[in-house]
Amino acid sequence: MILGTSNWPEKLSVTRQKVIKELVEGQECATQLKTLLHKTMEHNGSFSAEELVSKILRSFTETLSVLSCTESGEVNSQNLAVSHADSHCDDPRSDDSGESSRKRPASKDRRGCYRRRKTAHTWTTVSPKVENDGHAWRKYGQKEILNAKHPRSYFRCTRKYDQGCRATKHVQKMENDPQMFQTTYIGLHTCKDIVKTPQIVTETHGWECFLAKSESAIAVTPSVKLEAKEEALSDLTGNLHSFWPDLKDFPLSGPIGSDNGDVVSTMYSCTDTASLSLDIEFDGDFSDFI
DNA sequence: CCCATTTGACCAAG
DNA sequence: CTTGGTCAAATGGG
Repeated sequence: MILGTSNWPEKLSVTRQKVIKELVEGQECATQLKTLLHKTMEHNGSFSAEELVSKILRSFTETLSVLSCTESGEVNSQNLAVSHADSHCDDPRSDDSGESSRKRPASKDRRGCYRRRKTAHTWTTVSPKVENDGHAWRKYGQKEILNAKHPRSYFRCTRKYDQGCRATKHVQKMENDPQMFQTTYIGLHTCKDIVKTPQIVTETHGWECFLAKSESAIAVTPSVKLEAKEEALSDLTGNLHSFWPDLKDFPLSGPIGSDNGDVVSTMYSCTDTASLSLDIEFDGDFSDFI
């Protein structure tokens, strides 16, 4: 799995780090177990085992969240700096001195133009179809992955440029079960633009939103105070803190038997690395101030 | 004409 | 070096 567990805030005590590490490991194992159970379940139709694992997973998730919150929550920094780098490189070298490279125009030199995101908040779902989570996604790439039979597709939020939403996801068909797709979400939606799909809020849908929001509650980290060149996040952050405590009431082990045949259950593995501070890139930008 | 996808090159990180 | 992630020109569909 792609559950990055590095880069915890250094303020976490060693003990806490160890606890979290163990929890994350257990969470990963439970997630995999649930995936296994899900497959056998399709044949014999018993749900209790999977529900049990769902509860285990929820326990892991909530415990991790509590641990993370009690540490970083005390600081309560409101400024989630959004440092999306869609301010494209201002083309500092405007040397249009002919001699374009064969492949691309010379003016489109992308060196230093984009910055790979460090470990952001990610969570993974495994679902029978590419689910509609209410956000508009736009594909921006596809890549063959080593030791994977199927390519991986990369999506970003459609609101990346008009609202600076940095949420991305990638989707990959699972090789042992082509009906299933593993979707990894990276980052939060900061856009307010939810595609209005007046469908019934399925548990799957709701839980996903929940994870997205609750993780942003954890995401608040002690402010590495660099000047955010973009405006900070709006009211979103504040509201979510009040959203978080309700998690325990959420019915995760949802609707598994509710519908005919086509099970809509979705596995979630929330890997909250609580390392949003790493999202704030400042290397290179300081060159302007030295 | 506009917008989304495709696709190969480019880039960062290990 | 290899590999996964991103960019953007080309392409295609409305």
